[in-house]
Amino acid sequence: MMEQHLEFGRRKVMAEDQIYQCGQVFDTLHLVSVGLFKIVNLSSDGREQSAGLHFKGDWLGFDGIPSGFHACTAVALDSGEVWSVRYDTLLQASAKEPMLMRLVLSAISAQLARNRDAALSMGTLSADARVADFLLQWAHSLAERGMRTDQINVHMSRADIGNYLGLRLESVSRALSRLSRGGLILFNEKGRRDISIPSLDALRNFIHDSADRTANNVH
Amino acid sequence: MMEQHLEFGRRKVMAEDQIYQCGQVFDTLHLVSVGLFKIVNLSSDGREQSAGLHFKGDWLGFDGIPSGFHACTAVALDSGEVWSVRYDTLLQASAKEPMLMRLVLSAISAQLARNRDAALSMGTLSADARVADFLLQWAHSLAERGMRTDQINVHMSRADIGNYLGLRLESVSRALSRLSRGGLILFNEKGRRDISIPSLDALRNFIHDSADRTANNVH
DNA sequence: CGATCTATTGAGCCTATTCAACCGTCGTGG
DNA sequence: CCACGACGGTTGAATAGGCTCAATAGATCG
Repeated sequence: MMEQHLEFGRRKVMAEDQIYQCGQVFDTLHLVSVGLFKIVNLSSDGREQSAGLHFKGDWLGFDGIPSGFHACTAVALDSGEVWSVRYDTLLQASAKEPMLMRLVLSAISAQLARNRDAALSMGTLSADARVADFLLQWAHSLAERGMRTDQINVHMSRADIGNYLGLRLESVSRALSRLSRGGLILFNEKGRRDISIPSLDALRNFIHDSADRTANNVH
Repeated sequence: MMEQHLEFGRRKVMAEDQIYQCGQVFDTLHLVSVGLFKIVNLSSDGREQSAGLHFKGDWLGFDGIPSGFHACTAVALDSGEVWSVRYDTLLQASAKEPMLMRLVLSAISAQLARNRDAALSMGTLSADARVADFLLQWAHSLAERGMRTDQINVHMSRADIGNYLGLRLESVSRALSRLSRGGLILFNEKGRRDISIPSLDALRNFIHDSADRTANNVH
């Protein structure tokens, strides 16, 4: 769809590779072709948190647009590939092809929406529900891309997940254990990073229930 | 700067007025001219959280771009005014005027950055530091717009602030009291929503210190 | 096989929440 | 006019949920 209008530079990456680093000058955007990437945000005083997870079809690099310098670091969580375009080139192409501009705006706005929902999760849910929601979103991302959702592999360590959710790694571990004990998820043989979700609806209900258990705003 | 290329519809609003509502079809964007607005995000299971605060110069409505329906509700926290443009019109104008497109992309990306930073705050800071950071960001927003930062008026209730920060209203109240006792902020006569910040640097240091007090990732 | 890294689990602590009482302001109606 | 209720804010006491520290186990790799 976009390939017809744009030249992409292709770049293969290995796990742990950085696509761009915080502080670098920004001039190019990257479209994830294969693999999984995390965006880590770090504040002036040294705190850091992964601010987003990106799959095939997602763009990387928007954080550099406002200032011209990247505000985050993009890290591959797995081997993969990205297609890169210069921002200027993309803008010129979008001026000629309205649909392209719509696509880009839609992509950024979708990231905004995901961040909002992640913040909602962090602000309103218990640790267990947050982890459950994380898995649900993951499954949703896979489903959108036509991949299987009954057997998902989280390529991240407990520490990474915790960092993303605003929890400590031990809390993530405990939450997963509790979810497992409750039958909402299943650990697969050989590797506790492979998780099955017997019923997405059950998981959704769990989040819902634990949400309005705490949300006693009624009085 | 944009007025020369676009026709804006002007709309005056009162406190509590909604600019658009969650679920409505999206077709127009709004530029804040005067006033303060909050964006409230609500999930399918009824949780809700304010997902952003918007001042003069900020855009409202991006949440409707991906799906064509608004995912949030925009509420005025004060009387104010917004300038509205149809999204289609804006896109057509941007195709002719490259600088306009850059401005819009920059505006969206800036919102992404603010959300990321808010999430970082929620994920890594204690209640006191979160409230301090909130005030600091507020002051920063005022400064960007050339307004005074030594005397800020938070138009929001403790409940609203708490909702934005992922805290209960009592926790916000306590945090403000503690900051006040520590001399980092001052409540002004007549109204505990008027707050002075004697030193922005002191506030920044407080956040920094309380951050690496908890961030004992070292071992 | 040891070294290292990741995950799990327990015990105790600490912090934000919950529940509740109380105060001050504002607006309304007897 | 003042009494009353509604509302927003503050503060206290007790609770609970997540964090810290620590020990243990499994996995991976040289």
